Amino acid sequence: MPAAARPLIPLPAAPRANNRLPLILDAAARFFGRKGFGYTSMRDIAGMAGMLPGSLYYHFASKEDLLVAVYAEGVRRIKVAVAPALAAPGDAWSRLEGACAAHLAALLEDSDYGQVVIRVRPDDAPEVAARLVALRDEYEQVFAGAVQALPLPPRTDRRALKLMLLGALNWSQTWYRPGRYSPQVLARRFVRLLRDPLGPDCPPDVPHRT
Amino acid sequence: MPAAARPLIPLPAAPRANNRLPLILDAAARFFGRKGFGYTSMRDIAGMAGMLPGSLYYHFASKEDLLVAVYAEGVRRIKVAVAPALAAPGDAWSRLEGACAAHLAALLEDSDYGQVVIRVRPDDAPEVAARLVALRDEYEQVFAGAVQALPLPPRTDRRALKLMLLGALNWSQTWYRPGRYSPQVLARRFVRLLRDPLGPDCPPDVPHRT
DNA sequence: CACTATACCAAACAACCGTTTGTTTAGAAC
DNA sequence: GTTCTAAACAAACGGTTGTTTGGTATAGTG
Repeated sequence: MPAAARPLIPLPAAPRANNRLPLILDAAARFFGRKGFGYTSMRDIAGMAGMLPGSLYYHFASKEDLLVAVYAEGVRRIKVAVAPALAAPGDAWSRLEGACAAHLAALLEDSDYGQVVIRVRPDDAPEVAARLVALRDEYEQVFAGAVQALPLPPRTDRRALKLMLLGALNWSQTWYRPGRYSPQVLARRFVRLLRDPLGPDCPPDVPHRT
Repeated sequence: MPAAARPLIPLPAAPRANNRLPLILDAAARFFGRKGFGYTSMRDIAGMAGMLPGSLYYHFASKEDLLVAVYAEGVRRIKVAVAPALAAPGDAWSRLEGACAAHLAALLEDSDYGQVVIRVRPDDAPEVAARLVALRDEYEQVFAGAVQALPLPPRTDRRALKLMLLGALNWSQTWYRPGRYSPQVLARRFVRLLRDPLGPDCPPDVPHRT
C-alpha cells in the first residue's frame, strides 16, 4: 500500500455524523427486552427512535434482521461483562460466583440488550433462528468453561451443573424485582447452595472462607 | 320456594352432549404451549378444533379469557402430578426429588397444558395478568412446602433454594430434547447437586443411600 | 309436537401488522 | 456550484389480527 496523501478509494464512504443507527438499536432493545419480539411493532421502535416506520428499512432488511443485530450486541455485552470475572484472581469457585454476578447484572439491571438474549426465543424469528442459537451458544461455552474449571469430585455431571446454574440465573428474570436481592447477593447464594453441603451426611459447621 | 316435583327453574340448562369445549381447550393449549400466546391466532385454535374463529366466542369472551382457562387447567394438572410425590414415603429429599421429576414430566412430556404455565408470561395478557400470577403462585407454594420440609443446616436461605431449583427446572423447557435426559434422571441430578457437597472442604467419598 | 336455549356457521368489521415505493433533504467530494 | 449518496420522509400496500353481528340447525324439555 503506497502512502498516498489521500486515499484513492474514499474509504467505504465516510458515515455521516448524525447517524441514528445506535438509536434504533437502543429502541429495539428496549422493546424486544421488555415486551418480547412478537409483541413489538416496527412502529413502536420507530416511534421511540423518532423516525417513521419505513425509515427503519434503510438500516435493516427486516424486523428479524434487526433482532439479530440487537441480539448479537446483547451477547457481546454479556460476554464483556463476564470476562473480567473469569480472569480475576482467586479460586475457581469465586471466579464462577463473579461470573454469575456479572451475568445477573447484565441480565437484570445493566441494559435492555441482555434481557433480549434471555427473553427472546429463537423460534420467535424462524428465519434467523439458527443465527440466534449460534450466538447464544457462543456465550454459553464461555460459561461452561467456568464450570469446567471447578475442582469437583470425580464423576460429577458438569453438564447438568452448568444447565442447572444457568437455568436458575436466567429464570430469575421472571421473578426479579430490584430491591430484594442484588445480583451479587443472589449469585453468592446460588453458588453457595451448590458448593456447600446441604445433605444430612455432611455437617453444616464446616468453615468456609468467604 | 314451594318444593315442586320437578324444579321450576330448569337447572342452569343441561349441557348438550356434543360439547366441543374440551376440544377448544386442547387446541389452545397446544398452540399456546408451543408457539406462545401472542404468536397464536384465534384462527389457529379454531382450525385445529374444527370450528370457525367466531365460534370460539360463544365459549370465551376473549382470547385472554381462553388463556386463563388453559392456564388454570395447566396449573391443576401440574399440581395433580406433583401431589403423589409429596405424599410418598421416604425422607424429605427423596420426596423433593420425586416432586421435581413430576414437575419436569408435566412440563416437558405429559401434555401441552403444563408448557403453557411455564412458557406464557402473565404480561403477555395484560388484562388477566393478575389472575395468571395468582394461579402460578398457587402452585409455587406447594413446591415451596417441599423445600420447607427439608432438614437443612440452620440459616440456610430456603427461599433462594426454592428459586434456584424451580428456575433450573422451568428453564429446562428451553433446551430439553427428548432422549438425552429423562425427567427422572434430570431431577435426580439436580437434587443431588444441591444435596451432596461439591466444594473442596467436604470429601467427595461420603456414601449416600440412593 | 311445539318451544327454547345451546352451539355453532357465515360473513363481515375496524385496527394493526411488516413492508414497499417514490420522493426529499442534508452533507461531503470534485 | 454541481454531483453524488446517505438517510430520512410520506403514503400507501396487502394481509392478518381479535372481535362482532345475525342467522340457523339441533338437542332436550314440557
